[in-house]
Amino acid sequence: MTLADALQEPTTQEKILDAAERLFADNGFAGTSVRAITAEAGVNLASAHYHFGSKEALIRMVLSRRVEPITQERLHLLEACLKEASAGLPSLEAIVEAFIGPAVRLSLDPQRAIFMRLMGRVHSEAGDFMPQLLHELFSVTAKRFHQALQVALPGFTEEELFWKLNFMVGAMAFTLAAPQAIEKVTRGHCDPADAETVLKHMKAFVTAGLRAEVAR
Amino acid sequence: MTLADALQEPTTQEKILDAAERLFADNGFAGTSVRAITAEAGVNLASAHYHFGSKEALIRMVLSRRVEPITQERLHLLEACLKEASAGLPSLEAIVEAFIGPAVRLSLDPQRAIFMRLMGRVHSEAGDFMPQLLHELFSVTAKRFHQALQVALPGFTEEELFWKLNFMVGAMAFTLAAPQAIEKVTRGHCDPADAETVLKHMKAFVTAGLRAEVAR
DNA sequence: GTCTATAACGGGATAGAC
DNA sequence: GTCTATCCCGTTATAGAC
Repeated sequence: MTLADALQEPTTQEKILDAAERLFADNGFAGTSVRAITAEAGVNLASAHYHFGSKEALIRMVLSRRVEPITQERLHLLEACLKEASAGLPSLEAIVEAFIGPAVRLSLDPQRAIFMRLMGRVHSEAGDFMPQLLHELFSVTAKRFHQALQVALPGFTEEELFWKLNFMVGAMAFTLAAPQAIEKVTRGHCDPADAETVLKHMKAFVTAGLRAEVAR
Repeated sequence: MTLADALQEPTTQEKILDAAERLFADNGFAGTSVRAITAEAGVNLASAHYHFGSKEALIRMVLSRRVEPITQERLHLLEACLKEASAGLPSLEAIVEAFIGPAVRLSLDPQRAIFMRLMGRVHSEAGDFMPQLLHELFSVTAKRFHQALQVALPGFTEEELFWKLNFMVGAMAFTLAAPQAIEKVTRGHCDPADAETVLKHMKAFVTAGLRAEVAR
């Protein structure tokens, strides 16, 4: 991208994607109409169909645009901490950081904070009308981190590690999905916009849960 | 309810509530139309509006019908384990069991298993068009369990315990919301319909997370 | 209480002029 | 690429016969 590009008005596609991201995060996928998106973006209704073809294709674009960089960052961090510990066991803290950090830290950029909410929603809602989309977006990530946990936590069965991974994702997704609810319920005791504090508490909880012995 | 009642055809209201529960669990609230509900229930479209007045009122009924018994059971179990430990500290395991058990165990009854999925969805989706409904349904439960954690886990601040409670709810809600995704991702390694096994893993993870020290 | 019929509206998608 | 206009369908909700 040239400097001139960076200073230009966003393209129609970008305006639509940004507006869709905001509205999907606020109202869900089924709860957001293409008309509302184009109105929010200040563009014509027909342009959304011209550029994306259908609402479903638009949803896929909105998600993959942001998920793919997160996936790359997660896998890169994971590989780094596995390589660093080539001799002994990799640090569980580093694995957790590699998974949770890239997603939660997006909230530092207020523009990207919108997508943080959407990330949580994806995990809980996208299964509705696109069961396979979730799989496409996250199956590689899930597989790699499951393998990493097998290395870092020897002595647990595959099943045990699947459950642990699942609970980690749940704790993260729920927190990302409804920051306003957290602020309300805790009456201001917790600030979900403070990414480093969120990470501190989440990592403490999750690493302990991952290490927990399971009755057999 | 008399024996005769139990053997009778369900009433129109019950048929609508049961169908709505199934479809809401599968497709979400915004993704489910009243027409689809009445078709599934085998009743007339207008009867839903006659009996419930509006879609929103129907949603409230579907949720409160099942959440209230769960809330009662949770609070009853919580009170029991606080009373039992009136001398020393209450058992953290018992508090976790009181929170998670009533929700997860519903899956033993296959009819109620539908609602288990809906429970997960409530936590992640109901905030959309009814921000206050979540509060009405769960604020008392959240408050009581937060208080119980303050007793059982002295040494943690209010904020720390709010985060821990939040992660516990997230791990549970995510697991309840998408059992079919769990089965798919783990390629059969995990069976989300086996409530006791789910509980075993979830309790191990959550109790360890609750006890985890947090950096300050 | 239950039905048919329909109002009133918003949804996704598209044709066709520019 | 962008607009207007429109098709066609599904939506919530209600009116009114039975």
